[in-house]
Amino acid sequence: MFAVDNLFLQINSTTMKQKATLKNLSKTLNISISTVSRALKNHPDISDETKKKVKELAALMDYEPNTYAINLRTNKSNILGVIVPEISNFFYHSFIAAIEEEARRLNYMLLILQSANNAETELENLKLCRMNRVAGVFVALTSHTKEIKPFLQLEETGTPIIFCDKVPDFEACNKICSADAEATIISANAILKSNKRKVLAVLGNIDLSITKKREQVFKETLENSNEQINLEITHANSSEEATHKTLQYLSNNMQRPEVIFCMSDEILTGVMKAIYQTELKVPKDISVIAISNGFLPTLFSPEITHVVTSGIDLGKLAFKRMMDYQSGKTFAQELTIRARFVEGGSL
Amino acid sequence: MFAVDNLFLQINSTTMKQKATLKNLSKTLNISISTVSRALKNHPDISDETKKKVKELAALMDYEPNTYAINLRTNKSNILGVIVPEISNFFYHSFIAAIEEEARRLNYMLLILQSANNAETELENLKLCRMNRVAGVFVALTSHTKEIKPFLQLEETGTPIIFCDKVPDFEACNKICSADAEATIISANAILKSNKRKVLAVLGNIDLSITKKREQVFKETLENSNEQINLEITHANSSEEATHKTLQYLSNNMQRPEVIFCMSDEILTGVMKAIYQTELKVPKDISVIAISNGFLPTLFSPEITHVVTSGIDLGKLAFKRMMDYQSGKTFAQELTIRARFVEGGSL
DNA sequence: TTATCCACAGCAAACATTTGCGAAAACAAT
DNA sequence: ATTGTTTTCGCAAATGTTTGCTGTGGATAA
Repeated sequence: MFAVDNLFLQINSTTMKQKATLKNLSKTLNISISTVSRALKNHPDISDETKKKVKELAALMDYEPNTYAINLRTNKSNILGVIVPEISNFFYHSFIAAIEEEARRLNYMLLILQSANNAETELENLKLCRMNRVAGVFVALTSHTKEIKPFLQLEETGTPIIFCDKVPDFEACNKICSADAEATIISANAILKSNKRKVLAVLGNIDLSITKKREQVFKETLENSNEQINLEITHANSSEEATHKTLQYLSNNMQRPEVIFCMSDEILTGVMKAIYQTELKVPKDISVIAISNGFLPTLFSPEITHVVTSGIDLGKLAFKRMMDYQSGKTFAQELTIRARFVEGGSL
Repeated sequence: MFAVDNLFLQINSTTMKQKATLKNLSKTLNISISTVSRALKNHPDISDETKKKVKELAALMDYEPNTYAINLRTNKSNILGVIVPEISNFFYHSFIAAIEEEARRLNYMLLILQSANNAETELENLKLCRMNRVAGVFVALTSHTKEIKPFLQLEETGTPIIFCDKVPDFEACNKICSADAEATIISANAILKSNKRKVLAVLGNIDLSITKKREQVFKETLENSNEQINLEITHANSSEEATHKTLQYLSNNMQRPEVIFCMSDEILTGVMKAIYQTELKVPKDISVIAISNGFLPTLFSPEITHVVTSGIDLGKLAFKRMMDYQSGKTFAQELTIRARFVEGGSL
């Protein structure tokens, strides 16, 4: 055992330059590697005296465990994969932010990958996750993904897969979705309650299952009411297209809708541009309601009445499910986050 | 050497269950591990015949190299750290998306960490990067970061650090910034050219260096003109505060500004809400110009005239700098991305 | 024949860590 | 003195890869 100054001297002369590894620590202390390892993690086998010595030197030498060695040895990691169609998106960036926050609290890290809405890239991303032996992966599928076997295959080898937002249709797997149907029903009911009878629904890409689902539920809810509703439906693949399509409906004064339902934030931006261009006033001349992530509708004035399906809530729930999975609850489960009605002034 | 069917038989019986590692490949082929390793990477020492055999089996067994082992052995990784104050932010989410795109092309992966605008968390994030032996880190500092030594220390050990957007003031380090001064000058000049003389500048947190810089340059540019400008300046720490402050200026008809300069997207949203609430018309009653990431101003009608400092461009440039660094150009360098004027209808 | 060279492949160390097992010392109980 | 127990620590194998060095045949040249 060294006196402190001796220890310091020794370190300065021989050790300071070396990388701080267990081996080097053990060498300077004349102690075995395993003892150092155990001391550092407070293993009961090790005496307090030894622990103190080891920890002091470790601090002095800025020892930081080598993640790669640990992961190699233990064959797991604290890295979670996140595969999304794109980061820079109303919904996903808050989804990712939420997961990151939770992850940090529990000492996980995130490998974030965008698929550029491309099934092939998505598969590559999955491969990267596999190669990095991630502890689990969150995935929001692209709209073109047909084949989810590779995902399920990875799950079979013990890596939890949590499908989020855009999830496969039939398979028995873990899914976290926003309450699509609920959000749509709330929107439709709000319209019914407002007594507007000429309704325009602007929906997204017609090939997406989410579009189909919302369209169907929206239609049904209106039809099942006792009201005589005049419903027009149109589809747009982009914000610009939404503007264009909406303009067509607004330009004809005879059939101008009284209220517009926007399926998503992207659609909403397009629709609002169209409304601005026609100089119609919301809600005097025309009403608007949207399903949204919550932020965008607050930018307008009056704020747009909307139904929130929050990316943040989804991220949090997904992470919770992941942790449950990690602690053994591996059975397939489908969870949804509730939709919330937010009164703006636009209806 | 096996005939194909023999090979397949053997694999089915003994190998299929095993993990696909070099060792297992070598065992089933009765070949040394090193030969397998070299064959897989087309080392000239290995005969074509052997290579073929190895590659076929590797494909059959879904061999995927173990990243941890590789990283441990080579003591480096293809993971880049990205530390930002927050992901869910007008600027940073596109910044991150841009880096991710570039990274993917060059086979890097991203470890994304938010500091929650908290210097301590930022330090933890840096530590995580260190522990994971990242190949480099992009960092946008929090507004509270005083101490950048830890960053520079990491750089000394060979890990490139690229400061982005929010960068340290004086140190000799690699910085990628948007052309703040230029963007501000362009804005100021646009105002001068518009012949509006009563100007309100709504700026962000007064403690941020970016705020100080923009304020100073904005003032100077207006003062250095020959015009008689009536400039009011106010500061807001949030979108809500911007609304509040702006309303104060708008409510008094006597001193109501003719044009409002918004320093950022966040400020812009606040200002626009104030304008909506007062029912003033843009640009008839009041003009608006902003410095922005480019997306938000297009949501209004008329679109807001703005000067773009693009997160995407910044991300791309930062990544390029990182690659240059990796290939030897380690000297400190400060790069800026140009600002671009975008005509809306709001001025 | 002998020396030289080449193509091909294996040996073994190294990377940093974890962990089951065993062992030595100290101490207590019989 | 013998046996048993506890405390404390070290040995060595194992994780999957890379890579410098070595070795073996065979071909070519002297």
